[in-house]
Amino acid sequence: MERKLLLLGLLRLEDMHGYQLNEFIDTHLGSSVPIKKPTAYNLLKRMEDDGWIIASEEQAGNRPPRRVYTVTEAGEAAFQQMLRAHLARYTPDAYPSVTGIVFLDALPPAEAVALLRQRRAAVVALMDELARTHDAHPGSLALALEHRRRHLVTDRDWIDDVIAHLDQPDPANQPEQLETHE
Amino acid sequence: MERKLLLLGLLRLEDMHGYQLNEFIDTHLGSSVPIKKPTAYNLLKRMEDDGWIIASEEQAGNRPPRRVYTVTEAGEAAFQQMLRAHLARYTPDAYPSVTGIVFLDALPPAEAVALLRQRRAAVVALMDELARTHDAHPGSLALALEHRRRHLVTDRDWIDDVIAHLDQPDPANQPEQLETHE
DNA sequence: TATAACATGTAACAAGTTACATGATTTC
DNA sequence: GAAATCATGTAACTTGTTACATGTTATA
Repeated sequence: MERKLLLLGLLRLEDMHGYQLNEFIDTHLGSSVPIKKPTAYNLLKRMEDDGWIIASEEQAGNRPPRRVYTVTEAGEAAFQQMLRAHLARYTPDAYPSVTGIVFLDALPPAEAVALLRQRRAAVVALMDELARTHDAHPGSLALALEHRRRHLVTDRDWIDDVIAHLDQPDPANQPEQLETHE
Repeated sequence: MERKLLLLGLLRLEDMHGYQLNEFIDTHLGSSVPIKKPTAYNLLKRMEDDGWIIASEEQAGNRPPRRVYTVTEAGEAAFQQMLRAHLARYTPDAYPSVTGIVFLDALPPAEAVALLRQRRAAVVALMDELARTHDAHPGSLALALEHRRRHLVTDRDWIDDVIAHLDQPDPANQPEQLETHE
């Protein structure tokens, strides 16, 4: 359960309320680790029920009071355990974006190339966004961003290779022959 | 909806029944595009309701009859439309495995390295599995497998870099300084 | 004074998974 | 004769999202 780990870990670094957490994730992690607001609020409530965190309410004016969360000892233990479990195993990382590729040969090459160029633009846009976000980051956050960057590069290069391949008008070149060049 | 696209696309290549489809995906796609059996059966039923595919029942002995599906014209149209939409845009590809990395500095370096080595072994195991699967593939399936292979390589190399970094006993080297070497 | 930002949530829905159910046929 | 494979499904559960609800305070 990555999102619990993330929220717990961030709260461990600094006590925060829900809104603040959402802000932090939006600005520092951007699209890398997506958590929607209601999800975060919901997880916080459930972790509070589990005794992993406790809230202290802070009233500011007449707004809804901020629920500032602090990690408890039980929460710290849970964090340590989840972190280890999470680091050691490798969840195969689903690539939803790859499905369409399987049927690339169902399209005329010219159109396939045009679509892939659109996709490439989207990848590059994400890379740019990442580059812009790349300032000071707490903890090992920069490691995660670098990880993401490398995968974006991998995707971009791969798209380029596929496009290059499709652009060759020689029909003897099956798409299967794309070079592996490790 | 990647799974619908996948099932439709496979049925377009060859009429199949649910069990057969599940087999095919298991053997040819392995862990790359995970669809569980009940999910596949469920999607097939719903696509039948939508008129994208039609089933013809084949009785063999006294077993439950095989429901062999064929793509209809409406299904073909849906496939073409979904394929284009899918190829053109780039879904950010969530990396659940990266969350733990953010808090890598919460662990003693030696333990972090040990855990990362376990993770590395899991990545390499997947690469081996992929290499074994790498025989004849219909359509552009090989492209998808190559895509996956490259991402596994990226992950393996990245883990190696992080390990190398943690192994340096010099405390002046913050994890943030991991080289980008593009 | 209207809009954005602050701050929390609820309720309905969507997508998939796990575990369970059922029974026939083939293989060891 | 036991175990694996064939073949289909249902039901409960988990996880997360979208859309909605509510009201306050700062900013343009």
